Amino acid sequence: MDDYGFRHGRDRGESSSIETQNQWREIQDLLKERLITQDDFPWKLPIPSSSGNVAVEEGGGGALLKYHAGCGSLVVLDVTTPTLQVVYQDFSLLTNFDAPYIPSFLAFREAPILLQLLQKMKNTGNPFYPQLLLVDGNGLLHPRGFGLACHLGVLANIPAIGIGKNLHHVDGLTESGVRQLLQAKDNSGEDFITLTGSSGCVLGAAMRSTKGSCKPIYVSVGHRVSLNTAIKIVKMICKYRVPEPIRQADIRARDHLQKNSGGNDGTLQ
DNA sequence: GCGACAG
DNA sequence: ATCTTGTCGC
Repeated sequence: MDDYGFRHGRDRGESSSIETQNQWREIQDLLKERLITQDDFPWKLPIPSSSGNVAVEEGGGGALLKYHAGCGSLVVLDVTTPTLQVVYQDFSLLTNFDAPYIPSFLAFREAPILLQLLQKMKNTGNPFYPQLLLVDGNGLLHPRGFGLACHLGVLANIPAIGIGKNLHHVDGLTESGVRQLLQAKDNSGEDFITLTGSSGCVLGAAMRSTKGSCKPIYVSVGHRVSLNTAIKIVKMICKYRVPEPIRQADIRARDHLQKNSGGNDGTLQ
């Protein structure tokens, strides 16, 4: 269990001090030095144009999330199967010790529990240990360019893609701006637009993952996967608006939480 | 000062 | 993110 050299800033009612946030910022900057934003993985992408064969070698994809201040979930899908079969799932019910959610510091609430779920697979030599993470949260699309997807990717050393279901207003990006750009590209064949901040940095892409959906999802680089590759992969695993690994992790976390609502220390007095 | 702020 | 009933549509 890896410490980050800080204590969760929750002693009393005071949730997070300026001190804590400064420490968190330092950690993000430090970990960012290990970030890789280009393709760097051993497996091969399918080539949709030349062959109808859609497979990632030995395929495994993962998704992670936390839900309702109570349940972290890790679900692995086999992307070599057309139906994207779930081949592994695990959950972790949280006690009351978790850090609060503070915008741009999501990783400090969610990463520890998710890394623990991954570590458990690794320790037991599980054959379904994921080759790629789809993370419920942004990667580079983040005020300091180091969101949850980067955080998890670097610390677990697994290629990672960040998925946001809502826009994090960063570097001048606005939803109305995104809408306009998407509409402008509406008939040009592509279903995504690249998001460039006011600073000129490419932060990610807004993408209509389903034909009918007008509300986009936000794809950004997590670790060891370029934005172009990330977009291709996400397109392959969207049965609905939310990419299937994340959707399954969400659904199954709800289910697990509901079935375990009575067995713990939820003592009502 | 005000609003905005992934999950 | 969560709390919530119905409702409209494929």
